[in-house]
Amino acid sequence: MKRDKVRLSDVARDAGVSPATVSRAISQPGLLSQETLARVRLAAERLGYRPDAAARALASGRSMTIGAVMPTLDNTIFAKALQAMQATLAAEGYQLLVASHDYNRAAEADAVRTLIARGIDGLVLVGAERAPETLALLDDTGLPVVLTWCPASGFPSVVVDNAQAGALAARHLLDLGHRRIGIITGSLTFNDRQKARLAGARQALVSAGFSLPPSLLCQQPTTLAGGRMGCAELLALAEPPTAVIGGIDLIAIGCMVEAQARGLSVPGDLAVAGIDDLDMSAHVSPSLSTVHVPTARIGAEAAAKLVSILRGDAPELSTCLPIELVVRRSTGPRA
Amino acid sequence: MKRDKVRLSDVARDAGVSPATVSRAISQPGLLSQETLARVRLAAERLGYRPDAAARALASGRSMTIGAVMPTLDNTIFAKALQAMQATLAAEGYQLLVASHDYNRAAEADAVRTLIARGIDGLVLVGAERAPETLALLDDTGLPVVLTWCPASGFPSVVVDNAQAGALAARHLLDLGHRRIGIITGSLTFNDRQKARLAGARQALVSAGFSLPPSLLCQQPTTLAGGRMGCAELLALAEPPTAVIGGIDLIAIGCMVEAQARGLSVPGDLAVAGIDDLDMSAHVSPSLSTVHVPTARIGAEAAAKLVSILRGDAPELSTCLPIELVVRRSTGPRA
DNA sequence: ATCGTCTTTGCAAGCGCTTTCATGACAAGG
DNA sequence: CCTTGTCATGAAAGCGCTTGCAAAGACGAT
Repeated sequence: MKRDKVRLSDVARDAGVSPATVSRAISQPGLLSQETLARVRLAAERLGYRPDAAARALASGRSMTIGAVMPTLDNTIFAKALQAMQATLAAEGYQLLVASHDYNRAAEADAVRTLIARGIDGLVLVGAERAPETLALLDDTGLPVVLTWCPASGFPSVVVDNAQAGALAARHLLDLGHRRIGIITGSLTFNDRQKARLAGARQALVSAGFSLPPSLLCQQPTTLAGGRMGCAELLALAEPPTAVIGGIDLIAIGCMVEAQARGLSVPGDLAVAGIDDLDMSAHVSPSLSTVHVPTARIGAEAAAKLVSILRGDAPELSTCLPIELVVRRSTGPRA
Repeated sequence: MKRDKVRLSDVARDAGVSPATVSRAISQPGLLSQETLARVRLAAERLGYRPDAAARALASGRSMTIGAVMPTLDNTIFAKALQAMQATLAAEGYQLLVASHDYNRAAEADAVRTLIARGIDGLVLVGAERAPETLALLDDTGLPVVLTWCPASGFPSVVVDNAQAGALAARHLLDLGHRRIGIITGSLTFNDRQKARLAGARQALVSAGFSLPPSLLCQQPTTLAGGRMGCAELLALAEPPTAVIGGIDLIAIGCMVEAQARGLSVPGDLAVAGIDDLDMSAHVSPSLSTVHVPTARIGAEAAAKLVSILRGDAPELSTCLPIELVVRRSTGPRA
């Protein structure tokens, strides 16, 4: 029952106006008289007219499509950010084209190239680290870009202070009297968020007159399993930590699971803190103390900033969203 | 440093050939002589030529873009399926345009409309349930569609037998001697996967000569918190179940968390089984018995099927992927 | 030498829409 | 009554690429 394609000119003929007028009815209805507008709309409706995006893009030079390249979709924080972006963009008539690179610089470069070839009007990227090739490509095309999570000079960005997040978690544990604090960081490969969090936590320890001995730091995949392995590693030490910071909540939760599976009590025998504040973090047992990161808001504001740039406004270059320590039950004073 | 746009004709001039030849060099290199091809490629390379997707789409009638409308991105099973689709499509030169509807029929209809307007060549949808409006639109445009997770007559699909999944979980618990089996299903709203799983589980109980009293069935959000609430509800019964099936793993895990938080042992006091087999399910404590669903494969095969339809092949209409009970530590014999 | 068959390349007509510029109508200002 | 300006609309030139068709060689076979 596939009707023949209805074109702009068909609508024009049916409404008794020129194609130009129909085009205006769609994109700049304000320019037309009420009467004409109504007539055109009626005709379009009746014929079931659906504009051809490719033709519009070609003729206008704008595709009304925004690209987003995330490290992975399989992480609720990026999924949430994406949903928020989507919603914000949709309200402005933009579509979101999503790609992911699985923490691989070259894959990111590839994704960016592909998206650009697809004809996007703007791009959202995560983090500041970038292959030089990607930078060159962006520079070359002059494509509007907004960075998220971590700022980089020269790019508009919507970020949080990841170092501060690490510091908040560390100080919280220090305040509770912990002195041997272990850190399970997510893989640092092409992940400046984890790097910054680690650096912030370490700095907080140093500032307080302590340190982070290499044995108390371990690097694991950013998964629950990673958290368990990291925990096992730390607990196997001659002098295990009394508290652990997970580079992301999922790791922290894995750490709790492992500790509990070994018969330790959390926070009694081991205090555990995370960073991110996933939905599930409030619902694990014990509930996870963590640093809240406004994930969805990052997405929404990044999208908004991009749209505003595309509109020709000059929004402030970098927006830094507030983060906040959320104390729950997984942390307590040193035994 | 934004160079002027390089067009096909610029490359043609530089290489001393006609635009048609350059076009062929890109899309049908086999038609050209080695020598010409090399010359064109060199010129394209030197000038930094990047084809304009909109123009290609307009001229060729194909956008090389596939749409996918998922219930949500914030669920690892859909994220995985999407990643797999992406990978498969990328290998064939297609891009993936993603949208989500948050379990809302109207939002799905909207997403489909938007994607179609954007000019996709094919569409992947989840589940069989659909607003009539969406069906009409698909019929009207004649767009190739592949369904996932649940089949519907008239559409190619890549699915699993969700009823069987529910039945496998139920039979497993029956085999262990459980008789009072509770079910925490995810919301059934616009979610035929959950409906089928529930129906399958119920059917298995009935076939075995038992039943599912209304009090032992509860419906909760498909989150960890939902699992906890459902568990609390079931445990508050005068005669609580000795085993529980979670409609998805996340619910089952939440159920375990709640049971353990109340001092019950799993599986000693309460056996818990899920359906999906998330990565994390093997790593919670105790590890979750569940029904493995090949999520990524669903995505990959759906993409492959769509591509094959677009190529003009006629692949078999419906592919049903095997599922399998995975027995771990969260289930055991009735106390 | 002639003809047919490939292979390789060019010509030119669009694909469906946007947008600049021009036009005509009409109201207000001098 | 003529000028000037404003508003609504139309004419037409593309946007950058693909592709059906045709032409031009190259090469064997006759």
